[in-house]
Order: sequence, then C-alpha cells, then structure tokens
Amino acid sequence: MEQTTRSKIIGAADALFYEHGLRSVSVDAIAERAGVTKRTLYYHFESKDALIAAYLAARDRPTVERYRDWLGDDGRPLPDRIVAMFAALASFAERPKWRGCGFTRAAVELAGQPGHPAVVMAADHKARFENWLAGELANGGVADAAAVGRQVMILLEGAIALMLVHRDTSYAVAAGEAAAALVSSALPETSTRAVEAVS
Amino acid sequence: MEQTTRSKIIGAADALFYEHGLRSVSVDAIAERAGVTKRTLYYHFESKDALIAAYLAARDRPTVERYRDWLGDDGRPLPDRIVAMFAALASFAERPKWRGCGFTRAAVELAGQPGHPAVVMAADHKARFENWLAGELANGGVADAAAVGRQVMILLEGAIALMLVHRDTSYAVAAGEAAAALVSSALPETSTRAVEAVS
DNA sequence: GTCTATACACAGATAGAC
DNA sequence: GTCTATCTGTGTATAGAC
Repeated sequence: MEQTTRSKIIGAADALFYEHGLRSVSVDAIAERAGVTKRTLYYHFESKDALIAAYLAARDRPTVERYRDWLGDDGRPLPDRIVAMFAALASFAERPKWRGCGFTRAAVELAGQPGHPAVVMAADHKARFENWLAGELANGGVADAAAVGRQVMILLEGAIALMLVHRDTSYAVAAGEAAAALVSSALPETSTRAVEAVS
Repeated sequence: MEQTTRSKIIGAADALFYEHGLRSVSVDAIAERAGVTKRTLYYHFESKDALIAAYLAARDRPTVERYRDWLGDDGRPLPDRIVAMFAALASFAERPKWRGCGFTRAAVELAGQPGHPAVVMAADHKARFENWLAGELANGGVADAAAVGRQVMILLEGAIALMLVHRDTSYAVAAGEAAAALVSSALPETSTRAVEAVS
C-alpha cells in the first residue's frame, strides 16, 4: 500500500521537522526514522521542499481542530471561553516536546525565500485561522469581530513566540487575560466593567 | 587594526544572517561578503556558533535604542506614545529588507537546541526589553505595570510574527490599538479623561 | 515500490607559509 | 593577522537492479 508508506514518511518528517526545524533535519534522518530508504522517500516525494509542504499540509487540520476544542462550544460567556482557550494552550505548551507553531516556525526559517510553498501555506493557514476566530467572535455577539479577532490572533501568536523563547507558559495566561478584556470591551453591555475587572 | 576586520565580519554576518537565517548562510558566504578569507574569519571567531552569538550581541543595543526612540519622551499621554511606537514599527516593517526580530528568529531556528548561546542571548534580550517596557509604563502611572508591560510585549511579538508571515504591516497598527486600550484601562481615571479631552 | 550504491556539491573547520 | 590549499563529514538527489 502506497498510502501507508507515504504516511509513515510524513509522520517521521513531522516528528523531526517540528522538533529540530527544517534545514537542520536531513532527508536521510527522515528516511531512517520512517524505516525506509532514501530512494523510497524520493519515490513518494519529488524533493525535500515538497516533503516540507506535505508536512505542513498534514498539520493544518489537526491544529485548527485543537483550538476549536479549546475554545469549546457556544453557551458559556465568550470571555470565559477565550480565557479557557489560552489556558489550554498554556497547558499544551508544558509538554517537553512542544516547540511553538510549526507554521510560524517554517515561515520564520524560510523568511529569506518569500515564494517558498511552505511560506505560502503558512500564510494561508494563519489567514484561515484568523477568519475562524473572527467568526466565533461574531457569533458570540462581538462588535467589529474582524478587528477584535485580529487582536486576539496577535495575542495568540505573541504568546506562542514568547513561550518558546522563555519556556514560560504563563505568557499564554497573560495573553488570555488581555484577550478577554478586549473581547469584553467589544461586547454590548459589560464592556467597561470587564476591562477594569481584569486590570 | 583588528577591530576593523572583526567589525567587518560581524557586519557581513548581520546582513546575511538577518536576511536568510542562520543555517542557510555559510561561513564562506560571510567571509566573502566581509572581504576576508575563511581562515581570517576563523582567526577572529572560534566557530560559526560563536559568530552567531556575536551577531546577536551586536544587535542588542541598537534594537533597544530604536524602540526607545519610537516610544519617545515623557510628556505626551502614555497611550499616544504606545500607539506611536507601534505605528513606527509598522513603518519600519515596510522596508523590503525587514525580516522580523533577529532574536526571535534565532530562537525559533534553534528551538531544537535549548542550550545554544544564541537562544540564551535571545531570552535575555527579550527579558530586558520587557523589563524596560514595564518601567516606562510604571513611570507613566500605569497600575500593575509588570502585567500590562507583559501584555504589550506579547502584542509586539505577535504583530512582528504576523507581519512577517503576511507581509502586512497593518498588524502592528491593530496591535497598537489593543495595547493602548489595555494601557488606558490601567491608568487612573484622571489620566484617561485627559487623553480623551486632548483627542 | 523498494532496495544498494553512488554522484556531486558544499558544509564547517584546519595546516602551515608569510 | 591574513593568506592558499586542503581535510573530512554530510547534504540533496540519482542510477539501475529486483
């Protein structure tokens, strides 16, 4: 079955690329971890760049699903759900193998090659994620959901970067409080009180 | 003068490391750009890793000074100064050669090697920057300046990451508005009303 | 589709003359 | 302090058998 071999290779690429980065991981290492030879790998993927693109493509859906779970269902007050999402991220980042966002890291490592497929995929992933976030806020009754969604997105991204640099997951909690304050301010009734409560 | 040769090498390293990243730039390329041979480079620096560390060390002060300029002097209302800082960042990021924060990018690219000197330097730089930011907020009368400073720091970091991914500098403006809102909420009532009266 | 074996370029780092 | 020349490992990718 070609499917099995291909997915084994992508699984090995995911483990190594995410842990060590793109350029520092060799095709040999991926092939070895996947339990195939390099020649087999090149039968399934045209080049290392193609494998990088496949690695990110496989990460797209699980990443979005994870945040969807963290945000939870409609029902609770929106600021609480936002805080919960950031708290879950903080908990997730406690894991020793956590290394930040694979998409952002790929875009950063390939910042010198703006046309690279992986960079394009990262931008697309982030745009769709921001769009989803804005939609959730709009459903929750937030005024100007696009603008607030973008601010929450920025807080998410910044928290991930600083958690990676400092290995301190409290940044996600701090970001969650800020996000909840901004969201509360954009909700119809409780705006002023909620912001002051956080500060 | 040894100083001249050494600084020429660091200058070449800065240009290439910042533009293309760490691993994708060879020592040969840096030596060539500096106008020296590889052997001379290795006379001044023990290894490529040492050169990377020197590259970041040289970037530390100019980076902080730039933000200090952008925030401006005491006198204007603090939220206005915050907005101005983010606006200046947006303008700075318009330049074609802009590639985000060299410290964060180094930490991201070396995320697989937590003990690497460059990672340690990046964390130290970010910690001192956050400290400076909190100090400025405290001087401006912000309550709980440490917590708000951290939130502003997260917004800064997130805006830089997303500007790099999307090549859209409006993220810094959006982050600046969020930061100003959070700062305003942490100011005494009198200061907040003074801001509104001026604008 | 998967293997063994290998081509070819380039990486980081060093030897030793001057 | 700077040079020419080189060592040695590793990188991506390919040839051709089975």
